[in-house]
Amino acid sequence: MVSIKDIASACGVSIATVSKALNNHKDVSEATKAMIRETAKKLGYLPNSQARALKTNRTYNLGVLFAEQANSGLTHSHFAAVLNSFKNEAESNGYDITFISRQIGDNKMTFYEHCICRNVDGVFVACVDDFEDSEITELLNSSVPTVSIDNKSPNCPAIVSNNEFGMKSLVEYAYKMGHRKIAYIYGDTSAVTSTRVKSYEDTLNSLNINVRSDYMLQGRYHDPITTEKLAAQLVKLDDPPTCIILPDDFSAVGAITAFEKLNMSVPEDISIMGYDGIILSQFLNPKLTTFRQDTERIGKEAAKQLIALIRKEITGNTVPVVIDGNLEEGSSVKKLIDD
Amino acid sequence: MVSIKDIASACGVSIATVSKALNNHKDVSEATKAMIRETAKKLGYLPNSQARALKTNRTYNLGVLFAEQANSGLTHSHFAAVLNSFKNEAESNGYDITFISRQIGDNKMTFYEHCICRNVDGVFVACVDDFEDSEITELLNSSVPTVSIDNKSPNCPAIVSNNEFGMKSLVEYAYKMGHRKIAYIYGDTSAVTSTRVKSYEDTLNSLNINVRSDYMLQGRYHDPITTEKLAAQLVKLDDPPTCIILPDDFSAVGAITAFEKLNMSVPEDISIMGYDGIILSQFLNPKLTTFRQDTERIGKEAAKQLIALIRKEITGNTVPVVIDGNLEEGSSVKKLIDD
DNA sequence: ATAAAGAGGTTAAACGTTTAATTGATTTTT
DNA sequence: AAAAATCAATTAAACGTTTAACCTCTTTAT
Repeated sequence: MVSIKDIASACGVSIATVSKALNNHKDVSEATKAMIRETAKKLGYLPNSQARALKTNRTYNLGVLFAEQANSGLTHSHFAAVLNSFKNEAESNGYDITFISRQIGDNKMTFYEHCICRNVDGVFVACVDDFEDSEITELLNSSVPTVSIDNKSPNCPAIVSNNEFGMKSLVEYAYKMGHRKIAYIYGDTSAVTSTRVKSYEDTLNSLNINVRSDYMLQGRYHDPITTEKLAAQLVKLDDPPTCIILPDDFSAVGAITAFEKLNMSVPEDISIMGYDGIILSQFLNPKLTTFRQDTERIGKEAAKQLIALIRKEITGNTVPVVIDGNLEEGSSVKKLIDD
Repeated sequence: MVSIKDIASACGVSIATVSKALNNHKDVSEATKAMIRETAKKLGYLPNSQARALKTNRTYNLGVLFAEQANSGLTHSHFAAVLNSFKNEAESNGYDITFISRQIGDNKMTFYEHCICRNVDGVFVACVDDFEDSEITELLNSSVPTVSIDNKSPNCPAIVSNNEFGMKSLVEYAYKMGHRKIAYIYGDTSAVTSTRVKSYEDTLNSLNINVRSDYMLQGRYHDPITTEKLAAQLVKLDDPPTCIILPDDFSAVGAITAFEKLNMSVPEDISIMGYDGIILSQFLNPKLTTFRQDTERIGKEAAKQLIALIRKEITGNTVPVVIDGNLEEGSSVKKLIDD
């Protein structure tokens, strides 16, 4: 490969001059700059990002962390959409994206160590099962600039989808449609889940509906199988709910399966609602009523915050950026009253 | 950050010894190795991948190219699944994955230049609109180890989904169900498309059915809107087809929309088939009959081939690795005859 | 006329590694 | 006992950049 050295000898100047010319420093004459740039182009020069990074400690590379058991993060519609938006914003700012794993070559390491090794300028914690995991906290508490979504941690800007509003919207919609027995199968233990659960309870209270513990079941995100079991369990109660809120849209598939097996139809016999607003939700039968998260803005905002943090335009102690979403009305909720 | 130098002084040896010890060379005594490894751990040493790459010309980093107009590659279920599988295989071999863009910092560049700049060990051309694009050919013809899917190029191993078999399976299935008027809305011009078109024609011929040009319309992949128009056009023919093969599953959504607007129902009034076998296809109403591509194997095989190419265990002039798929029977094709 | 400032360079060190060449001590071979 | 081989370490150069410090020559200010 042609290096700065080749340009220097071709032009009869020192390598320092070449470097400065290519980086457009002021202490090189315009004439020299022009000549250097021209021969650089002619020789097909391309800067070596490793060498540059070694000196400058800037890689223009952002780490992305998808840490979930199943190793299938990219196939989750919701996270894929967030990542796609993040990627677009990052790239148009000159940053590349590298996935953070637990290994480089033959060296096994933690996520944090991986970031240090690769010298990423910052990292986007995009999708993790468990924010309490020691490898995740090691990273979040480190000096590596980090943003996460749906989790606030000291010194890390956070992008949070408005889960309080989302759940409120769903519950109120069900109420408006005449439902009073509204159950909720919630997902894995996490900040998101507690926010949604709290909002579910608060909203019910504000509507003067008793919160019933038999209507609240812990399930799992993105897991139709688990959801199927729990949904079946709910409708078999002596006093079953008329509407069930599911952990997410993909899990809703499980609920539908459960009801099919029980010969119940949605929304005639039972109403359901999802969460996320992934593409799939619009094509379920019936079309799923769900709360659509604005993945486009979540990803974009995450990139913006991370880049600002790297540039030290902001500190990590900002208040979380809240991204609203909207209720997507389908036909999976039956109208029980006339107005 | 703690470097090899710090370990050297802590241990009272030269940096060369440290380097050799950590890389497990034979000319360092076991005792010294043990001591060095221990203090390395104690000091929290982490190798600097840039510095190492600068010397060794190995980055353990693979580029991934998603080059499509819409910049939405990650949200295509099919490609997301392939990438996810590629990523898992690559990572378990110690390779990181970085997306190839057209920019690093403020420097704009071509995809090829990006690869050189970043010094990726190889690149996976995962999703491109147009293999004839000059930036793509520049990359494919370069010395950068490259594998692509669904496109054979000299010196690059290729992973190809068995499109011939896939289309044959679909057409023969329709035939078996009694259809004789089988139309095909095919996707953007590409090797994949021509293979499928040829197989469509060959299979019809082998079944003694005339290939009709009015039953063959060029559409676009992953584009329900375009498909919607073309599907409507087909059923309005004087002698309309009874079954339509669509470019892919996602586009099938467009066809369904078109027929709804025309008050036609699938499969009663018109039969349809998709291609890909994405998750969505199973939840369309009715469940879509489609040819499922084995994304898991495609991605994994791509990673294996690329790594083998990098290690020079194979050359780029191998015959394409063909990955079979299977017909996924739904209920979107009406049975026209009794057997 | 002389000092100060500025313009346009060069030199050399540094970033953190790897590795070829070398050295000195110990062991083996003959 | 000398020569050869082996072992375990060191020295120094190199990878391709950036950048602080320095130098020389003009230009400007006094």
